[in-house]
Amino acid sequence: MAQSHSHTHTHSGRGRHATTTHENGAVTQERYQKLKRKVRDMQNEYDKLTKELERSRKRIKSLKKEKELLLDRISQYEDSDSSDSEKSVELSSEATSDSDGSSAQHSQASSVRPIKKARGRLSTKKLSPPTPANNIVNSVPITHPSGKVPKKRASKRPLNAKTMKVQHVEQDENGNYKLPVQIGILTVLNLGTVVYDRDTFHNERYIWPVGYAVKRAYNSMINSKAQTMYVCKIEDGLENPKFVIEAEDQPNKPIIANTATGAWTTVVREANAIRQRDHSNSASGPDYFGFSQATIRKMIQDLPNAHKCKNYVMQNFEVMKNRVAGGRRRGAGARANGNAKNGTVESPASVNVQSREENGVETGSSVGDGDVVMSNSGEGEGEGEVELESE
DNA sequence: GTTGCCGCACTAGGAACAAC
DNA sequence: GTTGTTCCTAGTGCGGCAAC
Repeated sequence: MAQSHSHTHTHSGRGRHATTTHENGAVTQERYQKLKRKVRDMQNEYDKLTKELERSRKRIKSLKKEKELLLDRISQYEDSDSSDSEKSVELSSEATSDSDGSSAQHSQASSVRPIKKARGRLSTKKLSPPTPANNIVNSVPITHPSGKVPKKRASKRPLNAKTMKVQHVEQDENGNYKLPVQIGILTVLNLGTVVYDRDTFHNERYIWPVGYAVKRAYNSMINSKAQTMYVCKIEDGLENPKFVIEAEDQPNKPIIANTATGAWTTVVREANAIRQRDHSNSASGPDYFGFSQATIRKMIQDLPNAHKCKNYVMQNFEVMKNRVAGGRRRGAGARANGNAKNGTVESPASVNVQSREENGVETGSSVGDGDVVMSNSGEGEGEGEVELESE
């Protein structure tokens, strides 16, 4: 049946075939022209939209600047309300003289503190917006020796100005936190003991309790393709705290430094060196040690004698509802490999799991043994090294 | 129920600042 | 100039919500 049909078709259709081909050719040609036109139109539209986007971006930028300037002015006037008349004159004169809308206002007031050597931000990077909180020192515009206007970095935020949200951590009947506990990418193994009678064991921002210990994953210093677990500890160095980092794959080579940053910079430098990466080796010690984590700060602040640390500024914390926070699901190493931005690095699955657990869905039990975090992918004990899926 | 958008929380990396 | 600290930005995923 099919055979006869096809036969008939070929046979009878021969004469027509040429015309059909011809017509088909014309149709194809026509369609091709149509598509070509369409592509051209789309290209034009794309160009138009791109330009529009660019314009909008510029507009947003200028509006942002304008907003910052206005906020700045507002805070200056607010300040002037509470200051003496002399300052008011200073401020108003500044306000009137500041006509270029640049960042010239981000400078230090001689009346508040002596003007230090200008260290203007000269990069092309966006200047940090002045916030009402940091505007206390902004009043007299100064010009950078190079002729450029120095971009003044926002002064430190008041430590207790903001209530920080923290995740709920289970406590026992005595009010002690149940450890180990997963906080972010860190596992808190021990909170240690507050040393309140020595000033070097705390500052206004952080308390460094002796015995404090956390565990986290980071790039190995000896295996360029692996991550390993690092235990960060604080030990009593008598005069000052000693920050100790022990890599699980180098248990006999602890890194000891007088600061958290110093210790972590060593790790980052070595981890980068073995990967032959020459980008910055800077590391934020407090971040890596977990001191910038609000939950950990709260836990330390809740330790006995923490309130006796005279330089430490007590901070306000608020326990979050059981919201499963988002956040980066990638381990430190993924980012540190520099590929996170282009998405070529798969996060270690374990880190994802850890984060899910950490995020309030189930904190207490799942992290009960402290190893659970990095031991996903079915390797209960051997979580020391986490192979990256791609490098 | 699915999809898409938006806001939030969080992180690593790096820039800027401060102290020496 | 170096080292350490703090802050900012970009990137990411999830929950909430509305629209379909």
